[in-house]
Amino acid sequence: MPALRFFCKDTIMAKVVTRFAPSPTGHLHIGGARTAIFCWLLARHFGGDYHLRIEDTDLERSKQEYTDSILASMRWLGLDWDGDLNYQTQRTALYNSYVDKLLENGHAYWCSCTPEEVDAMREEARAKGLKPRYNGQCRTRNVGAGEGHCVRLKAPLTGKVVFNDMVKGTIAVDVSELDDMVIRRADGMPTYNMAVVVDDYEMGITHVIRGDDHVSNTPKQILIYQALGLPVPIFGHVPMILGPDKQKLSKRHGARAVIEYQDDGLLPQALVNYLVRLGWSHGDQEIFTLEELVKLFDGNNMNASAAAFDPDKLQWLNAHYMRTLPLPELTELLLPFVEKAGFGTVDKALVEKMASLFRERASNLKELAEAFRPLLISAEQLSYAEAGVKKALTEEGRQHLAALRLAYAEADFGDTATLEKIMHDYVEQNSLKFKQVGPPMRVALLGYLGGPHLPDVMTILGKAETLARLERAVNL
RNA sequence: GUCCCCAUCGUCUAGUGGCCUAGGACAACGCCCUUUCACGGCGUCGACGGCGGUUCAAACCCGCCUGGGGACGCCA
Repeated sequence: MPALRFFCKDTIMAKVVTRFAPSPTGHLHIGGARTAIFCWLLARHFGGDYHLRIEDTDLERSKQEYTDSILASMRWLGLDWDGDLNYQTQRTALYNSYVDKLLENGHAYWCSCTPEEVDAMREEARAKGLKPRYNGQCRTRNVGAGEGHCVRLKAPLTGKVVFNDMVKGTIAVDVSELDDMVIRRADGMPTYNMAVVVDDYEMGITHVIRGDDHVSNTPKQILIYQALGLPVPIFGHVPMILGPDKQKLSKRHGARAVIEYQDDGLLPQALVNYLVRLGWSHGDQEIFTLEELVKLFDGNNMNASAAAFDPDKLQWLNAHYMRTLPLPELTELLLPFVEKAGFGTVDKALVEKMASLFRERASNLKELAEAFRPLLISAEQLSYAEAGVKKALTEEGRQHLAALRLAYAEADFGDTATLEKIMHDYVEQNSLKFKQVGPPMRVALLGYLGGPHLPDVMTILGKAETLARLERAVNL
């Protein structure tokens, strides 16, 4: 495992500029989200800039709605970006001006070979057990521009391309592994690697943090930088995120887009915390606020190996944030979920009260809203858990409920202590154990065994509803 | 096929030659707390892929093997 320290504060001279460059062909996925978070953190840690570039050159699959969705996820995660958005489709002329420079300085040449001919060359090489590559036959032919002609980079014939990756350490590739790649297609459009190099240079990017799958593009891009005489940025290739089964993340693994987690009631700080911790560490610390992350994340301690996504740990983190978030803040986030659960518009103060009672019993907003159900429906609508009925609503249990109903009919529901005292007095006066009356009360009031402190439940329910539920349970 | 990358408990990880009879967290299990559930506390289970080498000493360095992943486009 490489352990290169690039980012001692005093070694950074120029301003750090990072970028995240998604293709708007889908929603923001957790892998991309993690990359974006790393880029953002590095920039923020060093007081630099974080840019967004939309790589929309795949006209077929790119859609505005995806760009919008990605931006929405970015905002939800709290990743603000600097400057304007850059759209690659709007910069074709710029890319080609750099291709022209390469043509002029002799680092590129026109090629008239057809794709079929190139395929044949590759096939031939492959048959000999060699790396499939273009044989460079137009290198010296000077074919010039023309119909069907593309432009290729005149790559060096010998030597190695070496770079120090922030996460993987030194990576060296022999140029014989690379071929004279096309940098401008016959239709005049630049190719991906060309566009990326030009963009990263033009945007002043100092640190390119991206997915693992780009390591093999890096030497190619470095060749372009060198041919152009441009400074090469620092690269950091973060490994991919695997499914819980260690297989590539796919549909069958469930949620993969951050928007899905949002809809499921996750808190953004939980997702960010989880994702950062997946592939980066700071000793044994598990919980980090955004501020802490900004302070701590200096580009070191990123893990070079792929990590499996663990939904359980995410839920645990989320549950942690659910119970530590200031109550009013949690309530605000909860409101839409309460509405989505079909309870209509519920008074905010009531939601807050219920949230305080149930927050440590739920691990996400959706679950929490759902936990309110027994309190928001009427006695007749309440459904009972079979196990609870069997265990608690026995003949004896019902007798206690009937007796307590009488006592509560006289009670003042404005005072929680009174409501509690009634139960205890009843237990004492009849020489009972609390567990003889507690469980029946729970099932009668909530429909299941478990839940918050009974007097609190009764307070929320109110007198009429409490009595109705006791009545119904007695006669069930 | 060729090249590149990766390899510590089930999972995320700590670990940069002696502090390691390998630490933390999630999960699982058990106990405690408790008016139930949950929270919390305590504990149990559980890993350095294999083989060689370097060294007084290796999870850490080197080599080979094995296993996994990625890349080899006029896709991005």
